[in-house]
Amino acid sequence: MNAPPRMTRQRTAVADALADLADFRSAQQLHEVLRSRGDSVGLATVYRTLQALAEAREVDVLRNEDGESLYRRCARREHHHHLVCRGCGRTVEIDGPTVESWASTVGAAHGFEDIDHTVELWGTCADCRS
Amino acid sequence: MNAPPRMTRQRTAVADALADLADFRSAQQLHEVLRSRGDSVGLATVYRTLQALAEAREVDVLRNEDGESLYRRCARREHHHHLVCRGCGRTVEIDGPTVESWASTVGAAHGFEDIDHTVELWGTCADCRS
DNA sequence: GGCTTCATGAGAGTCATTCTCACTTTTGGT
DNA sequence: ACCAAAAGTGAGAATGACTCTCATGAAGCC
Ligand SMILES: [Mn+2]
Ligand SMILES: [Mn+2]
Ligand SMILES: [Zn+2]
Ligand SMILES: [Zn+2]
Repeated sequence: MNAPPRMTRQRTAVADALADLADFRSAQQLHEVLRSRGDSVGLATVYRTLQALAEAREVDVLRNEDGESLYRRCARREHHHHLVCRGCGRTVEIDGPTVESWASTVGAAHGFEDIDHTVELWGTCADCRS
Repeated sequence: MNAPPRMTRQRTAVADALADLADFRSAQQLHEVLRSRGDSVGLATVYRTLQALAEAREVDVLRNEDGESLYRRCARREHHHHLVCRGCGRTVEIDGPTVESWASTVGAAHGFEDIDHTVELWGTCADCRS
C-alpha cells in the first residue's frame, strides 16, 4: 500500500495556488505565482507536486500548442474536456457525450484496445480579442 | 510570391522516406531511417523539411504522450483524425463528422473565435498485444 | 558557364523538465 | 516530548528535443 503523501508547507502552497487560479497554467507560471505570494517553493518541487496531483486525478493536465504541460484544478473530477483560450488560458469545462461513445466504438472497430482519447478545443476568448 | 521550394537531394530523401513509412514517426526516427538507408541528411534539415511539409499540409503532425512531434504522410489531404498505437505508431485515419460540428458549436456558444480542435485516439494494436 | 539566392549541416544554444544528493521535515511509535 | 526511519525539498547539474548561426554547397535561371 502506498502511504498517503505527507503534508508539507510546499504541497499546501501549490494546492492553494491551484485553488485560486481559474485557468490552465504551466509549472513555471505556478512557480512564479508562488514566489510573488511569498510562499516560495522550489521549481523541482512544483513539478513533482503537480505530477503527483495529476496522478491522483486532482488536477487536469493538457499540452499547449508548444508542447508545454498546463495544469488546472477543475470543478469536476469526472471525465470532461476543455475549451481553452490560446491567449490567456481562460478555460471552460465541456462535455462531449457523443464523442465518448464514438471514440471507443471506432477504436474497437479497428481492433485496438485500451482506447484513450484526446479532445481539446482551442480558441480566442472575447477579452483576448478586444 | 513565395518561390517554390528547391528540389534537393535531402528534400527528396525525406519525402521518399515518408512515402514508404506507414506510421507516425518522430524527426529523430526519420533521421535514423535516412541514415540507415544511406541517404544521410542533417538533423537540422530533417526538422526544417518536416516543418515545411507540415506547413504545406503535405504531412500531418501530432504530439505523442511525451510531447514529441510525430509526422506522417497521410493518404488523404482533407481534414481527418487518427487512431494511433501507443506501442508501434500504427495509424488508422478516421473521420468524426459529428465531432466537427460539435467543436465549432461549443466554441461559439462560449464566445470563442478561431476555434481549433485536437482529437486523437490512442490505443494498443493487435500486434503490440501478442 | 556565371550569378543570385536558397539550402545544408556541424556545432552551439535554448528551454522545459528531470535528476542528484545532501539536508530538512513529517510521521508513527514510545 | 524524544527518536529514528522514511519521505520531501531544492540548488544546481544534466537531459533531450528542437532551434539558430553562419560558412559552405547546390538549384534555378539567363
Ligand atoms: Mn472524453
Ligand atoms: Mn476534426
Ligand atoms: Zn483569452
Ligand atoms: Zn502497435
